[in-house]
Amino acid sequence: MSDFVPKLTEKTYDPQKQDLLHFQKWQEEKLFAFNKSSGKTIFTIDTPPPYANAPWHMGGAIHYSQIDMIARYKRMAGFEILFPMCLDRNGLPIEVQAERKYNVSMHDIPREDFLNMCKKMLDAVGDMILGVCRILGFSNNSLEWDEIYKTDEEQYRTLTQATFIKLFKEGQIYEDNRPNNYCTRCKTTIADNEIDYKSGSHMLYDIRFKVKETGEDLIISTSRPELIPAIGVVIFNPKDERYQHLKGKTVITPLFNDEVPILPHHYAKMEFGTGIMMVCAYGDSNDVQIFRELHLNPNTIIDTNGKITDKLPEYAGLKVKEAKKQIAEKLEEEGYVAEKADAPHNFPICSRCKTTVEFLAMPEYYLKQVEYLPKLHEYAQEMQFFPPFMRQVWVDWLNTVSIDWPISRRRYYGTEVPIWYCKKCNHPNLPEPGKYYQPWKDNPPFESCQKCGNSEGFEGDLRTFDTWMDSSLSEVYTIMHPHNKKDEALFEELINRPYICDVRPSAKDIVRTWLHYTMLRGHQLYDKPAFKYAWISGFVVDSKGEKFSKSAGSNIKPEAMIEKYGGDAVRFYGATEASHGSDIRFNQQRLQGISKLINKLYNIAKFLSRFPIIEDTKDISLQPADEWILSELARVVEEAKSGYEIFDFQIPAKTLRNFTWEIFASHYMELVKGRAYNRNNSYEEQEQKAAWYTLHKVMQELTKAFAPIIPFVTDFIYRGIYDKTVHLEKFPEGKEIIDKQQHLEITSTLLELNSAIWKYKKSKQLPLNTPIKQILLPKILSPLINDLQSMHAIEIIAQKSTEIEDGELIELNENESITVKI
RNA sequence: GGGGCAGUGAUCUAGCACGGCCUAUGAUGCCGCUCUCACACAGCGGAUGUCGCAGGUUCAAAUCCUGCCUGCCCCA
Repeated sequence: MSDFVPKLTEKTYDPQKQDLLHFQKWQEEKLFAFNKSSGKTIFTIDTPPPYANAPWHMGGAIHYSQIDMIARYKRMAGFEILFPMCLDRNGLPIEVQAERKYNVSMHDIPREDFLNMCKKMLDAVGDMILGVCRILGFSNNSLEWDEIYKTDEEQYRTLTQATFIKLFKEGQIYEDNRPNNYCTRCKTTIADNEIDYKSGSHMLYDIRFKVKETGEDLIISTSRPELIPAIGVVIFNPKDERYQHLKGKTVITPLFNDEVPILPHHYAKMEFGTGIMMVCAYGDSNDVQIFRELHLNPNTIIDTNGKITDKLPEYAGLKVKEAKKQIAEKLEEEGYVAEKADAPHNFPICSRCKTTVEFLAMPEYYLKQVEYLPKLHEYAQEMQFFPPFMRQVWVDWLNTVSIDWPISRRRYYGTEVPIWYCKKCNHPNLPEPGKYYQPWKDNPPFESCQKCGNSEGFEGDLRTFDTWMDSSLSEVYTIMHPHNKKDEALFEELINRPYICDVRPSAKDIVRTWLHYTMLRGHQLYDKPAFKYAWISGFVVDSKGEKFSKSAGSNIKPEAMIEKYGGDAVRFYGATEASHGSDIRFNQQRLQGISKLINKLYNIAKFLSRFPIIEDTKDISLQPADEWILSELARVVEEAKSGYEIFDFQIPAKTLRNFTWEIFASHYMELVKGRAYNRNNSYEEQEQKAAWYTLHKVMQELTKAFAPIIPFVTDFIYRGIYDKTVHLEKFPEGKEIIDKQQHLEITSTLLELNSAIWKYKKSKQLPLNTPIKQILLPKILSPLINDLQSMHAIEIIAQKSTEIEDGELIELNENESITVKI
């Protein structure tokens, strides 16, 4: 037993070679498959379906690897984990992407053809995303293409439609003809959160109006002269002394000679132009608001193609831009323009295609949300947020919600609105829930109208839903496992818990959409909060702190980083780099530095893998050094656990790294090498075995504690030494490592002593194995005397400093020093 | 314009909710030396910050208060 041949033989840990082998093993063994009969408590993770319009940048890779840490920790904490992988494949950005890729406009080609183009693109992108999931070692129940769920698959869309039909019948959904943000290029209504702002400039015209009652001229500044025929009211600020006499009077518009009321309204800014403003249907979102507030009838003159309607025969069919030009010219010719000038302006633009947004009234379906706000506020207080300050993000949003949610979109790649309208009475006929309906191409599933009984035929609704109508059901779909054939009994069991899913992981920017809408729908459908926990992360941004964007070219491919540094390194980097909730500035140099930890851990394992594994603790005699390191381990494991419990992975990452490198490797391992090898037989066998036992004990528990963060190298070590996977082990408990924590008080002195001796020898330019003739040690370290002696090659330990002739005094810290003689 | 979060050596980060033990934690990078029987993807040592700015409270402030500046996110 003197050879001590290590079980681990690779010189270094090579992620390129090992990671994929491991991943294949996990897949073959179906290590992470969901097993509803395990008897364990089920923990459900509502995986955010990655949006499959573009491959991941570093942000996606890091974000999802942290979600995987939640799953891995909870699995080791004793839960049965329902953790699907999925892809979000609905909505506008996908269409925009497909239009770009295939250089088509979706309105110009057959709908079916366009959908196929989208699917083709989605499959390619989805494959790339799944590829990254695999090389990052995600522990989803499956990462097989046919077993992950996609939000555009039949069962998913069936669910979306079924909930719509249910809510429609309950009166939660209504149709209304309200002005909405409308993108004339995408040809759809868009929600407020889909608008961006672009700064630019526009021409500001000072236009002469006439007051009907007094005949006086009134100058109004506007950038939209073409909207003069759509003016609903002219306003001035209530505090504006100049115009008090005009209150309730009427203004006559130039060219069109319409009569429009003049009213005071706080929105008019006194310092803008002349202080008089025209409010049109619709120039901007404020116009919308004022029309709504004053209950004015909008005279909309722009249609959904961004062209002037028949209401202005002279200009009908012209694009807005052209009409503006002609009207402005005519105003000038007839002397109505007092002045014109360029002025800076922020244009609302479609966040997807960057076209300027118009405000048009269109009939759309709305889902009630305003009346549920008080309940949602309650949920906001009950739900646990990690980190806690993220609660406020949602509460703030709840406080700004003032209208119901427009849910229908005039788009193609989405879940269809399942309605057929009777050709005779136009009544919306809804089918039975439970099937997937495509009214734009399917025959209606009924013969005659549900209302008038006529059978003259039906018009299918051509619209689709807002993507969030689908996404806000992911928590329900998650528990409809398996996704290709829902397990009714399992679903019943899970839906009857106090919340639909345990945890919703999400990035901070979609709290107001995804989290909000999901909570709303969870309440409407099942009368309960969708989640017990909301876990919200920051972003991964570039080195300048700006968002990664595909167009800016700042994006670094995760595949390249993983190939270079390994999946574990990327995961550990994500865990350790930022405190929970704040952004990570991606820095390759730091990733590189962190990757060294992986190899360090492997090397430690390789070293101790040469010693036999001691199963029976009866015939070993734990030495003070052993009890000390086990106590440190117990402390560190508990600290790591406290971080895992609040899903803050920076805490375990840092704690475990520090312990591994700075305490276990540098001090304990050096301390027991002599005893573990026992080359001179200066130790009892029981003492030697205690060292072996302790080395392996630390390695085992440390590997387990690290496993959720760095699954590849830990499993390589654990299988290599202990012949089984680490990932199905129970997360360590401090109490089980050592029942009473002992000798913790020696840690700082021990570290200082070792450091002082190394430094001293170094300063004398002596090798570290140079014998120390005599030394006087701090009293507190006396239990470690034997191990210290072999560690530092000490010949004689003195009892008093006076015993040492010509000794040198070395300071350990402010209060203590030692005497040494070489 | 409103709200949220933040601003600590070159980089990242701990500490800050209960002010003093902080003449500030740890890491990465950098510089120098060293192959000491797991590891040069290592070891040892070293340099670098007064905690965004300006005030205030206090015997005492990175930590409390006020104002300002900067960045990010969300909203208008």
